[in-house]
Amino acid sequence: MADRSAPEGLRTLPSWLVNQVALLATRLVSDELATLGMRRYHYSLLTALDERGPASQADLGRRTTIDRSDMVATVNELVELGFVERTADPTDRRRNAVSLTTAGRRRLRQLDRRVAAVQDELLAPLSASERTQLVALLTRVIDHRGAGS
Amino acid sequence: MADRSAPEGLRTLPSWLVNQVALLATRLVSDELATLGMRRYHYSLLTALDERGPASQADLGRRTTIDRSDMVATVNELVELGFVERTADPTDRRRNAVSLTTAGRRRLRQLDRRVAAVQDELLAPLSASERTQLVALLTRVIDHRGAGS
DNA sequence: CGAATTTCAGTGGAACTGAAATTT
DNA sequence: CAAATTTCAGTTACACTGAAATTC
Repeated sequence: MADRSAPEGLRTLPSWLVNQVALLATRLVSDELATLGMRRYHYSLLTALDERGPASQADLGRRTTIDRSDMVATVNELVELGFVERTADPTDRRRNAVSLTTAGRRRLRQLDRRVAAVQDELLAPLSASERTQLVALLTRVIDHRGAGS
Repeated sequence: MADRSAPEGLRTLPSWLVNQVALLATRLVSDELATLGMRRYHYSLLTALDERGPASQADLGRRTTIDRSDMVATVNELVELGFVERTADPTDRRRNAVSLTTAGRRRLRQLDRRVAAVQDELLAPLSASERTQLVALLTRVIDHRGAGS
């Protein structure tokens, strides 16, 4: 029975820790989404469209931190699945106007429920106020870069 | 001037948040290590060896969560760089005994300093006690899986 | 003109799988 | 025999770059 626990030098290193948690979170979410044949980029994109309405691919990329290049493929896939539409933007012919279909909105509701359940599983060891704390701390780390720095 | 901020549905989603922070952390650490021609797996492995002494590759994999397959390549690279040695384990001929060289120990000290500086940069927006809190919360999430469940 | 958008082609680190060969 | 270890050969999602074509 070999020692399975990580060395202190890693266990206490914030960048390593946050990566391990992210890895766990990604596994849980990806596995759940995979049961419906979807990936995380799909979920992010559907969420962005649902909340803020139709947008260009460049704009969606800024909102979701999905690269312009991956955005092309992601929209392609969601169009193929019938969850979004890609139409020409009449006011700016460089842009595509990407919008949710009814099926897309319905699928998103379904995903929301499942993803929420996964969050609960991920954060099972934490109390409600600890979860809030964790989210607040992570948010401050993210907001610092992007706004400031 | 397009909207750069992520939708609430993502901004408040723990799995998304922790992934964004991990992404930032990875960029900072990787960029720093890259200035010395090294990657995160190298640092993890050197740390594990320094703290707990020589070990087989399988054992090192368990300690660092590096896959057995990637471990082969990682050890190869560190041997090539002169930072670790791979010798046959006399007590079990299936195993390699991987150990730190003097140069490896010296390099690790150098990396430790730089990686510590990066943690400070990553957690700049948080106070000392908030950093401790964050580490504690993340640790509990990690420890839950692996020990329990 | 410069700047923005979309698209394509490709890279790279990380995480992972399956299977073979060896040894315990 | 089953189990563990090392190694090789591959895959996948994700993050990212460079460059072309188009349009503002």
